[in-house]
Amino acid sequence: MSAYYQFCPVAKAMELLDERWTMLVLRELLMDSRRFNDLRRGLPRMSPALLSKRLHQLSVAGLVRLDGGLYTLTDAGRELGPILEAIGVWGARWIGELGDPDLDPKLLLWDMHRRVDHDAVPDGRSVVHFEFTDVAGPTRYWWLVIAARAADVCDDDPGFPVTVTVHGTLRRMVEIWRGDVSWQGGLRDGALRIVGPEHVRRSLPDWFALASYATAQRPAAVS
Amino acid sequence: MSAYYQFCPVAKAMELLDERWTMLVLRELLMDSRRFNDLRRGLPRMSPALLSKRLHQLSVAGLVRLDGGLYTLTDAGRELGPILEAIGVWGARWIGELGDPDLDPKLLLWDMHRRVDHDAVPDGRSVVHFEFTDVAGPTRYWWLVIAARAADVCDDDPGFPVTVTVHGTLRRMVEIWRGDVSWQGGLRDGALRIVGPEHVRRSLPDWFALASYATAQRPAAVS
DNA sequence: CGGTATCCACTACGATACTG
DNA sequence: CAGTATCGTAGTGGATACCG
Repeated sequence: MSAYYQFCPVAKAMELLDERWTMLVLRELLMDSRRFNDLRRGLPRMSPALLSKRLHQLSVAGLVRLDGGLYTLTDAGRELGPILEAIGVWGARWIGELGDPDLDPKLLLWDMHRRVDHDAVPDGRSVVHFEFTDVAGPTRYWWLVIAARAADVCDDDPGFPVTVTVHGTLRRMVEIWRGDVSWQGGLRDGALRIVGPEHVRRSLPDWFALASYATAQRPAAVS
Repeated sequence: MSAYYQFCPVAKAMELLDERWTMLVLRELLMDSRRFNDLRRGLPRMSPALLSKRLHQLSVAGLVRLDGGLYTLTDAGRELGPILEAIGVWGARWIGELGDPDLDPKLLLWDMHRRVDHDAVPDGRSVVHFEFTDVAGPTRYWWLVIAARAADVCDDDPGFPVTVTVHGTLRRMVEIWRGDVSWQGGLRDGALRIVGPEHVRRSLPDWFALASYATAQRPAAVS
Protein backbone atom coordinates (compact mmCIF):
# COMPACT_ATOMS: atom_id res chain seq x y z
CA MET A 1 0.00 0.00 0.00
CA SER A 2 1.90 2.93 -1.31
CA ALA A 3 1.66 6.35 0.26
CA TYR A 4 0.91 9.76 -1.19
CA TYR A 5 2.80 11.74 1.43
CA GLN A 6 0.03 14.27 1.76
CA PHE A 7 -1.75 15.24 4.98
CA CYS A 8 -5.03 15.78 3.14
CA PRO A 9 -7.64 13.34 4.51
CA VAL A 10 -8.74 12.50 0.99
CA ALA A 11 -5.21 11.36 0.22
CA LYS A 12 -4.95 9.44 3.48
CA ALA A 13 -8.27 7.75 2.81
CA MET A 14 -7.40 6.89 -0.76
CA GLU A 15 -4.09 5.31 0.22
CA LEU A 16 -6.28 2.60 1.63
CA LEU A 17 -9.35 2.73 -0.58
CA ASP A 18 -7.92 3.09 -4.04
CA GLU A 19 -6.21 -0.23 -4.17
CA ARG A 20 -7.71 -2.57 -6.67
CA TRP A 21 -10.73 -4.55 -5.36
CA THR A 22 -10.83 -2.84 -1.97
CA MET A 23 -14.03 -0.91 -2.59
CA LEU A 24 -15.70 -3.97 -4.06
CA VAL A 25 -14.83 -5.99 -0.99
CA LEU A 26 -16.42 -3.26 1.09
CA ARG A 27 -19.45 -3.27 -1.18
CA GLU A 28 -19.89 -6.98 -0.54
CA LEU A 29 -19.52 -6.51 3.19
CA LEU A 30 -22.09 -3.73 3.09
CA MET A 31 -24.39 -6.13 1.23
CA ASP A 32 -24.12 -8.36 4.30
CA SER A 33 -21.81 -11.01 2.93
CA ARG A 34 -19.71 -11.97 5.90
CA ARG A 35 -18.21 -15.37 5.14
CA PHE A 36 -15.10 -15.73 3.04
CA ASN A 37 -16.76 -17.89 0.42
CA ASP A 38 -19.81 -15.66 0.22
CA LEU A 39 -17.53 -12.75 -0.43
CA ARG A 40 -15.89 -14.82 -3.15
CA ARG A 41 -19.22 -15.42 -4.85
CA GLY A 42 -19.65 -11.69 -5.23
CA LEU A 43 -16.05 -11.31 -6.42
CA PRO A 44 -15.56 -14.34 -8.64
CA ARG A 45 -12.61 -12.94 -10.56
CA MET A 46 -10.64 -12.07 -7.47
CA SER A 47 -8.13 -14.65 -6.38
CA PRO A 48 -8.59 -16.02 -2.88
CA ALA A 49 -5.08 -14.94 -1.97
CA LEU A 50 -5.84 -11.39 -2.89
CA LEU A 51 -9.19 -11.38 -1.11
CA SER A 52 -7.47 -12.66 1.98
CA LYS A 53 -4.84 -9.96 1.71
CA ARG A 54 -7.40 -7.19 1.31
CA LEU A 55 -9.39 -8.42 4.29
CA HIS A 56 -6.25 -8.30 6.35
CA GLN A 57 -5.46 -4.79 5.21
CA LEU A 58 -8.97 -3.65 6.02
CA SER A 59 -8.74 -5.21 9.40
CA VAL A 60 -5.38 -3.58 10.15
CA ALA A 61 -6.91 -0.27 9.05
CA GLY A 62 -9.79 -0.84 11.43
CA LEU A 63 -12.66 -1.14 8.97
CA VAL A 64 -13.24 -4.85 9.39
CA ARG A 65 -13.05 -7.29 12.26
CA LEU A 66 -12.85 -11.06 11.98
CA ASP A 67 -15.10 -12.65 14.53
CA GLY A 68 -15.68 -16.37 14.59
CA GLY A 69 -15.23 -16.87 10.89
CA LEU A 70 -17.35 -13.83 10.10
CA TYR A 71 -15.94 -10.63 8.66
CA THR A 72 -17.82 -7.76 10.21
CA LEU A 73 -17.64 -4.07 9.44
CA THR A 74 -16.64 -1.74 12.23
CA ASP A 75 -18.18 1.70 12.66
CA ALA A 76 -15.48 3.10 10.40
CA GLY A 77 -16.31 0.58 7.72
CA ARG A 78 -20.01 1.01 7.97
CA GLU A 79 -19.64 4.75 7.54
CA LEU A 80 -18.44 4.13 4.02
CA GLY A 81 -21.93 2.89 3.16
CA PRO A 82 -23.34 6.22 2.01
CA ILE A 83 -20.17 6.89 0.03
CA LEU A 84 -20.42 3.58 -1.82
CA GLU A 85 -24.07 4.26 -2.53
CA ALA A 86 -23.20 7.65 -3.92
CA ILE A 87 -20.53 6.10 -6.11
CA GLY A 88 -23.09 3.58 -7.34
CA VAL A 89 -25.50 6.34 -8.23
CA TRP A 90 -22.75 8.28 -9.95
CA GLY A 91 -21.69 5.20 -11.89
CA ALA A 92 -25.23 4.44 -12.95
CA ARG A 93 -25.61 8.00 -14.19
CA TRP A 94 -22.32 8.42 -16.00
CA ILE A 95 -20.83 5.03 -16.84
CA GLY A 96 -23.63 3.54 -18.86
CA GLU A 97 -21.80 1.41 -21.39
CA LEU A 98 -21.42 -2.23 -20.48
CA GLY A 99 -19.12 -4.52 -22.41
CA ASP A 100 -20.16 -8.10 -23.01
CA PRO A 101 -17.63 -9.38 -20.47
CA ASP A 102 -19.33 -7.22 -17.83
CA LEU A 103 -22.44 -9.33 -18.18
CA ASP A 104 -21.83 -12.18 -15.79
CA PRO A 105 -24.96 -14.25 -15.14
CA LYS A 106 -23.40 -15.74 -12.02
CA LEU A 107 -23.12 -12.27 -10.50
CA LEU A 108 -26.60 -11.31 -11.59
CA LEU A 109 -28.17 -14.35 -9.95
CA TRP A 110 -26.09 -13.96 -6.82
CA ASP A 111 -27.18 -10.37 -6.62
CA MET A 112 -30.85 -11.15 -7.23
CA HIS A 113 -30.90 -13.95 -4.70
CA ARG A 114 -29.96 -11.63 -1.89
CA ARG A 115 -32.48 -9.00 -2.79
CA VAL A 116 -35.56 -11.18 -2.86
CA ASP A 117 -38.49 -9.54 -1.12
CA HIS A 118 -39.83 -12.58 0.66
CA ASP A 119 -43.02 -10.79 1.63
CA ALA A 120 -43.87 -10.43 -2.05
CA VAL A 121 -43.23 -14.05 -2.97
CA PRO A 122 -46.05 -16.60 -2.43
CA ASP A 123 -45.69 -18.97 0.49
CA GLY A 124 -44.31 -22.40 -0.21
CA ARG A 125 -41.67 -22.97 -2.81
CA SER A 126 -41.28 -20.83 -5.91
CA VAL A 127 -38.79 -21.58 -8.65
CA VAL A 128 -37.75 -18.91 -11.13
CA HIS A 129 -36.05 -20.34 -14.16
CA PHE A 130 -33.82 -18.21 -16.39
CA GLU A 131 -32.80 -18.84 -19.95
CA PHE A 132 -30.40 -16.31 -21.38
CA THR A 133 -30.67 -16.53 -25.12
CA ASP A 134 -27.46 -14.64 -25.76
CA VAL A 135 -25.38 -16.98 -23.62
CA ALA A 136 -24.01 -20.26 -24.86
CA GLY A 137 -22.73 -23.08 -22.72
CA PRO A 138 -23.56 -24.15 -19.22
CA THR A 139 -24.30 -20.63 -17.90
CA ARG A 140 -27.30 -20.23 -20.17
CA TYR A 141 -29.73 -21.79 -17.68
CA TRP A 142 -30.24 -20.82 -14.06
CA TRP A 143 -32.75 -21.56 -11.34
CA LEU A 144 -33.61 -19.47 -8.34
CA VAL A 145 -35.30 -21.50 -5.63
CA ILE A 146 -37.19 -19.41 -3.09
CA ALA A 147 -38.58 -21.16 -0.04
CA ALA A 148 -38.81 -20.68 3.70
CA ARG A 149 -37.68 -17.06 3.40
CA ALA A 150 -34.42 -18.10 1.80
CA ALA A 151 -33.24 -18.11 -1.79
CA ASP A 152 -30.76 -20.40 -3.49
CA VAL A 153 -29.03 -20.10 -6.82
CA CYS A 154 -28.66 -23.23 -8.91
CA ASP A 155 -26.71 -23.56 -12.09
CA ASP A 156 -28.33 -26.86 -12.89
CA ASP A 157 -31.85 -28.08 -12.67
CA PRO A 158 -32.84 -28.67 -9.05
CA GLY A 159 -35.75 -30.76 -10.30
CA PHE A 160 -38.56 -28.79 -8.71
CA PRO A 161 -41.47 -27.65 -10.85
CA VAL A 162 -40.80 -24.25 -12.38
CA THR A 163 -43.11 -21.48 -11.23
CA VAL A 164 -42.13 -18.93 -13.85
CA THR A 165 -39.52 -18.60 -16.57
CA VAL A 166 -37.58 -15.50 -17.58
CA HIS A 167 -36.55 -15.93 -21.18
CA GLY A 168 -34.44 -13.48 -23.16
CA THR A 169 -31.11 -11.72 -23.29
CA LEU A 170 -28.86 -11.46 -20.28
CA ARG A 171 -28.05 -7.92 -21.36
CA ARG A 172 -31.65 -6.83 -21.05
CA MET A 173 -32.07 -8.53 -17.69
CA VAL A 174 -28.97 -6.71 -16.44
CA GLU A 175 -30.27 -3.41 -17.78
CA ILE A 176 -33.47 -3.90 -15.84
CA TRP A 177 -31.58 -4.94 -12.76
CA ARG A 178 -29.37 -1.86 -12.87
CA GLY A 179 -32.36 0.38 -13.47
CA ASP A 180 -31.19 1.46 -16.92
CA VAL A 181 -34.72 0.56 -18.04
CA SER A 182 -37.84 -0.27 -16.07
CA TRP A 183 -39.30 -3.78 -16.04
CA GLN A 184 -42.10 -2.50 -18.21
CA GLY A 185 -39.80 -0.82 -20.67
CA GLY A 186 -37.44 -3.76 -20.74
CA LEU A 187 -40.18 -6.24 -21.57
CA ARG A 188 -41.79 -4.14 -24.27
CA ASP A 189 -39.79 -5.12 -27.33
CA GLY A 190 -39.63 -8.84 -26.67
CA ALA A 191 -35.90 -9.00 -25.93
CA LEU A 192 -37.07 -10.42 -22.62
CA ARG A 193 -40.27 -12.30 -21.76
CA ILE A 194 -41.77 -13.63 -18.58
CA VAL A 195 -43.43 -16.97 -19.20
CA GLY A 196 -45.93 -18.38 -16.73
CA PRO A 197 -49.41 -17.94 -15.25
CA GLU A 198 -50.71 -14.43 -15.63
CA HIS A 199 -50.77 -13.51 -11.94
CA VAL A 200 -47.16 -14.60 -11.54
CA ARG A 201 -46.08 -12.77 -14.69
CA ARG A 202 -47.58 -9.62 -13.24
CA SER A 203 -46.09 -9.91 -9.79
CA LEU A 204 -42.60 -11.22 -10.56
CA PRO A 205 -41.02 -7.74 -10.74
CA ASP A 206 -42.12 -7.16 -7.17
CA TRP A 207 -40.32 -10.23 -5.95
CA PHE A 208 -37.02 -8.36 -6.10
CA ALA A 209 -35.79 -5.10 -4.66
CA LEU A 210 -33.63 -3.51 -7.30
CA ALA A 211 -30.22 -2.23 -6.28
CA SER A 212 -30.14 1.10 -4.46
CA TYR A 213 -28.58 2.83 -7.45
CA ALA A 214 -31.34 1.61 -9.77
CA THR A 215 -33.54 4.63 -9.14
CA ALA A 216 -30.74 7.07 -9.95
CA GLN A 217 -31.90 9.51 -12.55
CA ARG A 218 -29.97 9.22 -15.77
CA PRO A 219 -28.66 12.45 -17.23
CA ALA A 220 -30.52 13.82 -20.22
CA ALA A 221 -28.99 12.40 -23.38
CA VAL A 222 -26.46 14.68 -25.02
CA SER A 223 -27.57 15.66 -28.48
CA MET B 1 -6.99 0.66 -16.74
CA SER B 2 -7.85 -2.85 -15.80
CA ALA B 3 -11.45 -4.05 -15.73
CA TYR B 4 -13.46 -5.85 -13.08
CA TYR B 5 -15.89 -7.51 -15.47
CA GLN B 6 -18.86 -6.67 -13.31
CA PHE B 7 -21.94 -4.77 -14.38
CA CYS B 8 -22.32 -3.18 -10.96
CA PRO B 9 -22.02 0.61 -11.30
CA VAL B 10 -19.72 0.74 -8.30
CA ALA B 11 -17.34 -1.60 -10.11
CA LYS B 12 -17.65 0.36 -13.35
CA ALA B 13 -16.98 3.61 -11.51
CA MET B 14 -14.02 2.22 -9.62
CA GLU B 15 -12.38 0.90 -12.77
CA LEU B 16 -11.79 4.54 -13.48
CA LEU B 17 -11.54 6.06 -10.03
CA ASP B 18 -9.40 3.62 -8.12
CA GLU B 19 -6.27 4.09 -10.11
CA ARG B 20 -3.50 5.70 -8.18
CA TRP B 21 -3.67 9.54 -8.10
CA THR B 22 -6.94 9.79 -10.01
CA MET B 23 -9.04 10.96 -7.08
CA LEU B 24 -6.36 13.44 -6.05
CA VAL B 25 -6.31 14.91 -9.54
CA LEU B 26 -10.06 15.31 -9.27
CA ARG B 27 -9.67 16.88 -5.86
CA GLU B 28 -7.34 19.47 -7.33
CA LEU B 29 -9.71 20.19 -10.19
CA LEU B 30 -12.55 20.59 -7.71
CA MET B 31 -10.36 23.04 -5.82
CA ASP B 32 -10.31 25.08 -9.02
CA SER B 33 -6.81 24.33 -10.21
CA ARG B 34 -7.14 24.25 -13.95
CA ARG B 35 -3.66 24.72 -15.39
CA PHE B 36 -1.25 21.84 -15.71
CA ASN B 37 1.40 23.42 -13.54
CA ASP B 38 -1.10 24.47 -10.90
CA LEU B 39 -2.27 20.88 -10.72
CA ARG B 40 1.36 19.87 -10.30
CA ARG B 41 1.78 22.20 -7.34
CA GLY B 42 -0.99 20.34 -5.55
CA LEU B 43 0.49 16.98 -6.58
CA PRO B 44 4.22 17.53 -6.20
CA ARG B 45 5.13 13.86 -5.96
CA MET B 46 3.29 12.90 -9.10
CA SER B 47 5.41 12.76 -12.23
CA PRO B 48 4.29 15.05 -15.04
CA ALA B 49 4.01 12.06 -17.35
CA LEU B 50 1.58 10.38 -15.03
CA LEU B 51 -0.44 13.54 -14.47
CA SER B 52 -0.71 13.95 -18.20
CA LYS B 53 -1.83 10.36 -18.59
CA ARG B 54 -4.47 10.70 -15.88
CA LEU B 55 -5.84 13.88 -17.42
CA HIS B 56 -6.15 12.07 -20.72
CA GLN B 57 -7.95 9.17 -19.12
CA LEU B 58 -10.33 11.50 -17.34
CA SER B 59 -11.00 13.32 -20.54
CA VAL B 60 -11.67 10.09 -22.46
CA ALA B 61 -14.02 9.07 -19.66
CA GLY B 62 -15.83 12.39 -20.00
CA LEU B 63 -15.05 13.92 -16.61
CA VAL B 64 -12.63 16.55 -17.84
CA ARG B 65 -12.36 18.71 -20.91
CA LEU B 66 -9.25 20.52 -22.09
CA ASP B 67 -10.16 23.97 -23.26
CA GLY B 68 -7.52 26.49 -24.24
CA GLY B 69 -4.87 25.17 -21.90
CA LEU B 70 -7.39 24.86 -19.06
CA TYR B 71 -8.59 21.55 -17.71
CA THR B 72 -12.25 21.92 -16.82
CA LEU B 73 -14.57 19.50 -15.10
CA THR B 74 -17.65 18.38 -16.99
CA ASP B 75 -20.98 17.80 -15.27
CA ALA B 76 -19.95 14.21 -14.66
CA GLY B 77 -16.73 15.33 -13.02
CA ARG B 78 -18.34 18.01 -10.94
CA GLU B 79 -20.84 15.52 -9.59
CA LEU B 80 -17.99 13.77 -7.83
CA GLY B 81 -17.61 16.82 -5.63
CA PRO B 82 -19.91 15.68 -2.84
CA ILE B 83 -18.33 12.23 -2.94
CA LEU B 84 -14.84 13.62 -2.50
CA GLU B 85 -16.05 15.81 0.32
CA ALA B 86 -17.58 12.80 2.02
CA ILE B 87 -14.34 10.89 1.62
CA GLY B 88 -12.48 13.82 3.14
CA VAL B 89 -14.81 13.83 6.12
CA TRP B 90 -14.47 10.09 6.47
CA GLY B 91 -10.69 10.35 6.31
CA ALA B 92 -10.60 13.12 8.87
CA ARG B 93 -12.72 11.03 11.20
CA TRP B 94 -11.00 7.68 10.83
CA ILE B 95 -7.48 8.14 9.51
CA GLY B 96 -6.04 10.44 12.09
CA GLU B 97 -2.42 9.41 12.26
CA LEU B 98 -0.05 11.43 10.13
CA GLY B 99 3.49 10.30 9.50
CA ASP B 100 6.24 12.87 9.33
CA PRO B 101 6.55 12.49 5.55
CA ASP B 102 2.89 13.45 5.26
CA LEU B 103 3.74 16.90 6.57
CA ASP B 104 4.74 18.79 3.48
CA PRO B 105 4.98 22.55 4.05
CA LYS B 106 4.82 23.20 0.33
CA LEU B 107 1.39 21.56 0.18
CA LEU B 108 0.21 23.35 3.30
CA LEU B 109 1.12 26.76 1.94
CA TRP B 110 -0.32 25.99 -1.47
CA ASP B 111 -3.52 24.91 0.20
CA MET B 112 -3.68 27.95 2.47
CA HIS B 113 -3.01 30.37 -0.34
CA ARG B 114 -6.09 29.29 -2.20
CA ARG B 115 -8.37 29.48 0.79
CA VAL B 116 -7.60 33.03 1.85
CA ASP B 117 -10.74 34.91 2.74
CA HIS B 118 -9.86 38.21 1.13
CA ASP B 119 -12.74 39.98 2.81
CA ALA B 120 -11.18 39.22 6.17
CA VAL B 121 -7.69 40.45 5.29
CA PRO B 122 -6.92 44.17 5.61
CA ASP B 123 -6.65 46.17 2.41
CA GLY B 124 -3.22 46.78 0.98
CA ARG B 125 -0.50 44.22 1.26
CA SER B 126 -0.24 41.72 4.10
CA VAL B 127 2.64 39.33 4.52
CA VAL B 128 2.35 36.24 6.69
CA HIS B 129 5.68 34.75 7.53
CA PHE B 130 6.01 31.14 8.68
CA GLU B 131 8.85 29.53 10.56
CA PHE B 132 8.45 25.82 11.12
CA THR B 133 10.67 24.93 14.02
CA ASP B 134 10.59 21.20 13.33
CA VAL B 135 11.78 21.61 9.76
CA ALA B 136 15.41 21.96 8.80
CA GLY B 137 16.73 23.23 5.52
CA PRO B 138 15.28 25.62 3.00
CA THR B 139 11.63 24.67 3.60
CA ARG B 140 11.70 26.02 7.13
CA TYR B 141 10.73 29.55 6.11
CA TRP B 142 7.77 30.61 4.01
CA TRP B 143 6.01 33.82 3.12
CA LEU B 144 2.44 34.30 2.05
CA VAL B 145 1.92 37.60 0.29
CA ILE B 146 -1.69 38.73 0.15
CA ALA B 147 -2.52 41.76 -1.94
CA ALA B 148 -5.09 42.90 -4.48
CA ARG B 149 -7.35 39.94 -3.65
CA ALA B 150 -4.63 37.50 -4.65
CA ALA B 151 -2.22 35.42 -2.62
CA ASP B 152 1.26 34.22 -3.52
CA VAL B 153 3.45 31.65 -1.89
CA CYS B 154 7.16 32.41 -1.58
CA ASP B 155 9.82 30.04 -0.38
CA ASP B 156 12.29 32.85 -0.01
CA ASP B 157 12.03 36.30 1.41
CA PRO B 158 10.11 38.57 -0.96
CA GLY B 159 11.53 41.55 0.93
CA PHE B 160 8.24 43.13 1.99
CA PRO B 161 7.72 44.00 5.63
CA VAL B 162 6.20 41.12 7.54
CA THR B 163 2.73 41.75 8.94
CA VAL B 164 2.57 38.72 11.20
CA THR B 165 4.68 35.65 11.89
CA VAL B 166 3.49 32.12 12.59
CA HIS B 167 6.17 30.38 14.59
CA GLY B 168 6.07 26.77 15.70
CA THR B 169 5.82 23.21 14.52
CA LEU B 170 4.61 22.31 11.08
CA ARG B 171 2.77 19.39 12.62
CA ARG B 172 0.67 21.63 14.79
CA MET B 173 -0.08 24.01 11.93
CA VAL B 174 -1.25 21.03 9.84
CA GLU B 175 -3.39 19.77 12.71
CA ILE B 176 -5.10 23.13 12.89
CA TRP B 177 -5.49 23.27 9.14
CA ARG B 178 -7.11 19.83 9.02
CA GLY B 179 -9.37 20.67 11.92
CA ASP B 180 -7.88 18.06 14.22
CA VAL B 181 -7.62 20.89 16.75
CA SER B 182 -9.06 24.39 16.76
CA TRP B 183 -6.85 27.46 16.37
CA GLN B 184 -7.44 28.20 20.02
CA GLY B 185 -6.63 24.70 21.14
CA GLY B 186 -3.63 24.49 18.87
CA LEU B 187 -2.10 27.70 20.20
CA ARG B 188 -2.64 26.90 23.85
CA ASP B 189 0.46 24.90 24.70
CA GLY B 190 2.97 27.04 22.85
CA ALA B 191 3.82 24.52 20.13
CA LEU B 192 2.65 27.28 17.80
CA ARG B 193 2.61 31.03 18.34
CA ILE B 194 1.34 33.96 16.35
CA VAL B 195 3.73 36.88 16.63
CA GLY B 196 2.63 40.38 15.70
CA PRO B 197 0.39 43.29 16.70
CA GLU B 198 -2.46 42.22 18.90
CA HIS B 199 -5.30 42.96 16.47
CA VAL B 200 -3.58 40.94 13.77
CA ARG B 201 -2.85 38.07 16.14
CA ARG B 202 -6.52 37.96 16.96
CA SER B 203 -7.83 38.11 13.43
CA LEU B 204 -5.34 35.89 11.59
CA PRO B 205 -7.39 32.70 12.01
CA ASP B 206 -10.22 34.39 10.15
CA TRP B 207 -8.01 35.12 7.18
CA PHE B 208 -8.35 31.51 6.05
CA ALA B 209 -11.27 29.23 5.39
CA LEU B 210 -10.32 25.83 6.69
CA ALA B 211 -10.83 22.85 4.43
CA SER B 212 -14.38 21.54 4.15
CA TYR B 213 -13.51 18.41 6.09
CA ALA B 214 -12.11 20.43 8.98
CA THR B 215 -15.44 20.65 10.77
CA ALA B 216 -15.98 16.89 10.61
CA GLN B 217 -16.69 15.56 14.06
CA ARG B 218 -14.04 13.16 15.27
CA PRO B 219 -15.28 9.88 16.70
CA ALA B 220 -15.18 9.57 20.45
CA ALA B 221 -11.83 8.13 21.47
CA VAL B 222 -11.87 4.39 22.05
CA SER B 223 -10.94 3.56 25.61
C1' DC C 1 -15.56 -24.69 4.34
C1' DG C 2 -11.74 -21.33 4.68
C1' DG C 3 -8.08 -20.16 3.54
C1' DT C 4 -2.14 -20.32 2.21
C1' DA C 5 1.69 -21.03 -0.79
C1' DT C 6 4.07 -20.42 -4.84
C1' DC C 7 5.35 -18.55 -9.06
C1' DC C 8 5.41 -15.82 -12.91
C1' DA C 9 4.15 -12.05 -16.11
C1' DC C 10 3.29 -7.86 -16.62
C1' DT C 11 2.74 -3.14 -16.21
C1' DA C 12 2.11 0.71 -13.70
C1' DC C 13 4.68 3.75 -11.57
C1' DG C 14 8.70 6.68 -10.22
C1' DA C 15 12.80 9.16 -11.59
C1' DT C 16 15.05 11.84 -14.68
C1' DA C 17 15.94 14.13 -18.69
C1' DC C 18 14.49 16.54 -22.41
C1' DT C 19 11.60 19.25 -26.02
C1' DG C 20 8.31 22.56 -28.44
C1' DC D 1 4.62 27.13 -19.49
C1' DA D 2 3.10 22.56 -20.87
C1' DG D 3 4.00 18.73 -21.51
C1' DT D 4 6.99 13.90 -23.89
C1' DA D 5 10.42 10.45 -23.88
C1' DT D 6 12.86 6.92 -21.90
C1' DC D 7 14.04 3.36 -18.78
C1' DG D 8 14.35 0.27 -14.88
C1' DT D 9 12.20 -1.90 -11.17
C1' DA D 10 9.13 -2.84 -7.52
C1' DG D 11 5.32 -5.03 -6.67
C1' DT D 12 0.69 -6.14 -7.85
C1' DG D 13 -2.24 -9.29 -9.16
C1' DG D 14 -3.63 -13.65 -11.86
C1' DA D 15 -3.40 -18.65 -12.05
C1' DT D 16 -2.99 -22.83 -9.91
C1' DA D 17 -2.13 -25.91 -6.51
C1' DC D 18 -2.40 -27.24 -2.05
C1' DC D 19 -3.43 -27.59 3.11
C1' DG D 20 -5.99 -27.83 7.75
